Amino acid sequence: MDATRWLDEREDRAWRGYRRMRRLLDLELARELTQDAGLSEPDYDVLSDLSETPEGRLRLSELADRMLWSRSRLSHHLSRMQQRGLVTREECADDARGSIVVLTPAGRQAVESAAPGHVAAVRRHLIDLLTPAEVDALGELTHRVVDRLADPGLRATRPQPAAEV
Amino acid sequence: MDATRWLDEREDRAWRGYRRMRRLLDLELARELTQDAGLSEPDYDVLSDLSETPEGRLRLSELADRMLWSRSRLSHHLSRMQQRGLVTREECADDARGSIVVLTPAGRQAVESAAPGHVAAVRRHLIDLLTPAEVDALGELTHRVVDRLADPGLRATRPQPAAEV
DNA sequence: CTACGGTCGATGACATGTCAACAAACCAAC
DNA sequence: GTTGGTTTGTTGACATGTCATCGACCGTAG
Repeated sequence: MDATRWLDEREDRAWRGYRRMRRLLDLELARELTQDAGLSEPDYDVLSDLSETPEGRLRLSELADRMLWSRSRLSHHLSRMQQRGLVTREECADDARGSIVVLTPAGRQAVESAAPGHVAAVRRHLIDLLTPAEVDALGELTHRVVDRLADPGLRATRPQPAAEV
Repeated sequence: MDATRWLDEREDRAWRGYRRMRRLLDLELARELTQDAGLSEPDYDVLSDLSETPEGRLRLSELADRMLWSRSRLSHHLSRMQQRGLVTREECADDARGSIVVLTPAGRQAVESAAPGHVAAVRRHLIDLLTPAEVDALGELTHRVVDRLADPGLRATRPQPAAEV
């Protein structure tokens, strides 16, 4: 019974624009990051999140949650980064299962020298192309969408197959 | 000389929000697509672009350009989709190097039955959460960014290592 | 204490994406 | 028409991401 509500012209423009921007921005930022700093975007994200903590150390699961990565993916990626000397793993004192990811001096060096260029690229290709009002709107709108997606309770009305108490 | 212009609070909010939305939206859309239609996002994109042409056929390179994929990636992906009977390859009449990607009946069937659910998901998780003004703003802003990135000429002032010519 | 269900992180098998190299075919200049 | 440089699509090697599974460990209920 449901005649699909397709996207009208404006909605379509927004959706296509979003996807295209997503792709192009990614390619360009990754390209510059590799060229200028020898890091991939995932590398940078790991290092960046780590460096935001005072000690440069985070529980693996905590880091995974922040990054919205699976523990498995993070574990694999850390192994590679460990090979390159960017991070180390230490045992967790209060939970013997746990593992703590630690930024090495080389790792900190790597983010710190990559960061200015990366921020500049983000500005050049995105932020500085927007009006202040657009920046605010983008912040507002993305957070609204994120809050919905992050909270399974709010995840809203999708035709349910069946009710369960 | 260049004290890095870090992102201020609002800019940071927008940038983080964007990346978080990007990730969560992707996960959720991919999840629903797989569950409801047995297709990955890349699968859907290929089929969708093909189905937008009258004949459901496109030159491989043309398709790759539209999708912003490398020919290599597309070629690999098509081989897998071909295995599953979603597309076929045909020889190109006017260019013997060329290869034409053709939507099979099963392929068309797959997109057509996946599309309504997918559009609904896009609405539920993004479009319908925005005001009409926000939809317009998003369309406007993304296209501005895309135009810059797509046109190497406009790609603007990055500190050049040296002048040529 | 110990038994049990859950969490943590690592791992291997596999799916997917990237990159460089290649053969074939095109095309423009001679 | 032949040469030389370019474009096209495929391929294999490799990097990365996903998924299921596992052993180790945690916490709690009995």
